[in-house]
Amino acid sequence: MDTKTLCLGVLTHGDASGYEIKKAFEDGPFGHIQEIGFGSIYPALAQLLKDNLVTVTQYTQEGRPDKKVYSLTATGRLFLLDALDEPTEPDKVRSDFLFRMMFAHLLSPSALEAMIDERMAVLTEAIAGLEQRANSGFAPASETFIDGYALAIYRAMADYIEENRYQLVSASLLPQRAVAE
Amino acid sequence: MDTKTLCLGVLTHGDASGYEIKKAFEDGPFGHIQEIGFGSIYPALAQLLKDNLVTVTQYTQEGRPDKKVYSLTATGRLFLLDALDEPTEPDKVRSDFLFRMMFAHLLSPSALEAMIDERMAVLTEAIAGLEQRANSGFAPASETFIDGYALAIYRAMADYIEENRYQLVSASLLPQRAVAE
DNA sequence: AGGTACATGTAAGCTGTTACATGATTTT
DNA sequence: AAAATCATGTAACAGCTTACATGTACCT
Repeated sequence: MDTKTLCLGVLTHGDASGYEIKKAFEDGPFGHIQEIGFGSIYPALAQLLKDNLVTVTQYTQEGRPDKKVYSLTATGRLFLLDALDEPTEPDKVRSDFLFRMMFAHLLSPSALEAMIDERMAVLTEAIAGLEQRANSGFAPASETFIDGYALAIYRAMADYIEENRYQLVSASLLPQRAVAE
Repeated sequence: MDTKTLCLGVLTHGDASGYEIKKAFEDGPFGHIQEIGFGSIYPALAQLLKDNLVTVTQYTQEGRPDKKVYSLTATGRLFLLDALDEPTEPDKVRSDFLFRMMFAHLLSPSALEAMIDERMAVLTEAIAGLEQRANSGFAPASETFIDGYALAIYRAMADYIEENRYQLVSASLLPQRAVAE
């Protein structure tokens, strides 16, 4: 999924500015799909406009820069539908955390513990946020589904780490073996 | 983690060629960390060699191109240790599948079912592979930990999808609402 | 007084992906 | 006979990230 398609997707949920699209990829259920920055969004939106897949309305604001609100066109909606019809690419993950865990035996126990604690804190916070959102108000089925999916994964991660961290920590207690090999 | 550090990491597990490093990111526990291709590995290895972080030994083979086997240098090992000491970046995910689920209401029920079935098949296969590996032979603690982590996540995904897919399918049965809005 | 939120955009640089180039051996 | 495995590398291209550029308003 390139940035253009991602923007089109957010716009099916209602008109939005570039700034608001960015927020959608931080807070809401789009946040679990992938990250994007302004440096990708603004050029993508300009391209979509040129291709007539979106239209724009500019709002003048007091004490703030103008706001450009984009709307899907009929062509844009069809373009998205076509993109959705293409074969689904496998999920891609990039885990700096797992990479570090791969080298538990090269790390000091305290450094390792700190990394794991930090990860647990992040997970616990994410879980709390999702639980709160689940219990507050109604959302479309797709959003509920995706939040629930993310919650299930975060819980599985946290539970697994909590139950198995001792394995890594005991491996880290014997760093001389790794060096000797 | 850039490709250079990733390669250095694999080399702590033993000397390897570019081809073998690629395999490590396909099959073994490195496969859960991230993907890399030859187009990234070979230039990275050349750079590491220039920086004296690895050394190379060339083996002539019959009926095959020469094999270049790389080894970590002491400097290379220190470089990796320093990289491991830097702040851990948050995991990055890119899920084409979740993006599609976000638009369940724009999809036909049959297309949606097909996507979910395909995803379940991938997950089931991955789970079977990991279960088999878990029951065969001994591996270092870090590898067992990471395979177990991946297994826990895949199971959580599969269970969640199986239990909640009806939510999405019923949303997809009413596509006229989405169009009307 | 400083940080965060609002708001858009450009340009350079870095990274990574894809395609190309080559070729023997083994498995299906 | 075709496909996969082994094996390395380059070049072009596409994409994304980071830094730069600008400025108000609100909250602490």
